Amino acid sequence: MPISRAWKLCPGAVYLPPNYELYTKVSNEIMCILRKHAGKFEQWGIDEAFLDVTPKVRDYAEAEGVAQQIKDEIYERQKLTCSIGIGPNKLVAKIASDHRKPNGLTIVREQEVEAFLAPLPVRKLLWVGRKTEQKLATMGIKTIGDLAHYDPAILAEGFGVAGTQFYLMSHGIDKSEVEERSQTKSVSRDITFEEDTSNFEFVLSILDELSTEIIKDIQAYGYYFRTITFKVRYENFETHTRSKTLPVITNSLQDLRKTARELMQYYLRQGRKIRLIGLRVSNLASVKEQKTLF
DNA sequence: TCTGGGGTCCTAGGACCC
DNA sequence: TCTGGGGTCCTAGGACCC
Repeated sequence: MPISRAWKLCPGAVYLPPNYELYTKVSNEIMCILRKHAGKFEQWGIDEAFLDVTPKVRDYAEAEGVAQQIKDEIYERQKLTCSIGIGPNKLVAKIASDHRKPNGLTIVREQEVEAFLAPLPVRKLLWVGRKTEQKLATMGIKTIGDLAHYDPAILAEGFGVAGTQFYLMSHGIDKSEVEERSQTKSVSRDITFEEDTSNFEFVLSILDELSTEIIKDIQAYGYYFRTITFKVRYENFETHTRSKTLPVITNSLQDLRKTARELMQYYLRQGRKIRLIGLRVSNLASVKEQKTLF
């Protein structure tokens, strides 16, 4: 629920600001616990992860034991509960983990997969978001079972490579590996103004702040960047981006500010009210790589 | 109900090179 | 002046994840 709506419904509630530093710290501590129990480990956002426990257990019963151990350890150390799903692949495990919340533990064995998936809405599948759900609905496909009985050729026609993927997923097939996320690909900051604004002096000062924050992160990680992307969202939610790739890598605040201002310049003429601006740097290189790139 | 902020990946078109 | 085919990089937009 957007905070604006909550405020209208319940003005007397206590509203606390988020504390991402704390969340990140706790997240890191929990990820360390998880990592110990995995063969291969893949963090998925701030509060989820995939663990390949194949090398550690002989069967599903032993996997359940590991899951229980993990839950106990997280509760002991952080006083937090979590939900775990166990399955033959990432797709099934993820859907299983969402199945019972909070504090759930769901096991889906190979032979149970299709029956488990069939009645669920397609939206539960990984990579099926709002848009895809709508498009599938126009084709009469609502549940994963519907999808499993559909002609894969027509799915491939309508959705390209993803269509084939959807069909395979509907049968519980997912060959993707649990893999360590290698390097960060981009660093960004977005800000939505409290009120839509066309005061460009103000927007410019915020842009400079975003630049400063990004550079702080970039330098802390020891990264360099080449590409800078500016994003604007107008009051009607129309969103545009403009990017520029520099000829050489950099980590300097001046470079970022200057380029960000140039990119924003393009949107200033139009005199429209702005709801959000964002800034992103990508095409990252770390300190070690940097020497070879020069 | 008008919708926050940090990310990743994919696609399509165009520039440029050989 | 018009024209091939293969490849890479850049840009803009969109869908998806948490």
